[in-house]
Amino acid sequence: MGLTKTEIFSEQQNEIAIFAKAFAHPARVAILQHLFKMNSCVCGELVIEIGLAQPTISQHLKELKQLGLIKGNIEGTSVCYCVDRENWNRMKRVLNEFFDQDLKAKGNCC
Amino acid sequence: MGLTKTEIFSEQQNEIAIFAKAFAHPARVAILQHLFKMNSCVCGELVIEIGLAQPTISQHLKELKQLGLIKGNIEGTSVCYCVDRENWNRMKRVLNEFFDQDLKAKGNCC
DNA sequence: TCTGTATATCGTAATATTGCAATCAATAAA
DNA sequence: TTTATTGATTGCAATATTACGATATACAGA
Repeated sequence: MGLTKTEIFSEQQNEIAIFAKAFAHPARVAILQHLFKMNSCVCGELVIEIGLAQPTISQHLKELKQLGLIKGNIEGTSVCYCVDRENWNRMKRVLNEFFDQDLKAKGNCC
Repeated sequence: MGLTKTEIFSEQQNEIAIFAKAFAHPARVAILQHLFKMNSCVCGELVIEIGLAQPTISQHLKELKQLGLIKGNIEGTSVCYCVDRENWNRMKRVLNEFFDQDLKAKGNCC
């Protein structure tokens, strides 16, 4: 197996899982933190900053890009990556709604 | 490979990634939602509700338990699971701090 | 055009995750 | 004590993820 049965879950549940997967690796956490700090960043900087090989960073950037959390603009030979604020906010909204379930729920039994 | 290089990341970055991994599967999202809605739950209910085999649910519960997000109390032959509110709040604090980076960051270049 | 620089893609190896059948362990009921 | 019932554990198969060397691509400058 090793194959998630997405069909049996709601669209909302799958969306939460997909967003969470974006942060489920410390390299992607580090990349996003650096993009926010620097406000934009070329891939080469990230390779030095993070300490993984260039193809590995490129792969993580690709995943974040496919999710829509970052976007890349070509600047000569290099590519300027930055966070897509609109999608970042959408992600925050979706995940915070999930996190704030506890506010609606009653007290616990155990 | 296939092995995450946790050594090269900060403790905070690894913690964010580990928390995020908890929600990075729709079955665990569904389990947590059901635990909040029902306020507590025996494993058997989750098996019926979610539609995965009992060993699979048991495994997901184990992961959530190891992370500290849920706790289980034995009640006769069944086990009553519920969310650990204290750790849930700690998780919220850690992830929200990460999410709210955008508030401190300046505008984007692209 | 040729060369160097920056990033993406390919191919591959290793480990992790997901899922379930079979089985085990513990308890409650008969 | 025997028999269900419930959940945990084991073992295994299949897919996913992580990482990187080698290579391709795209562009700028000489």
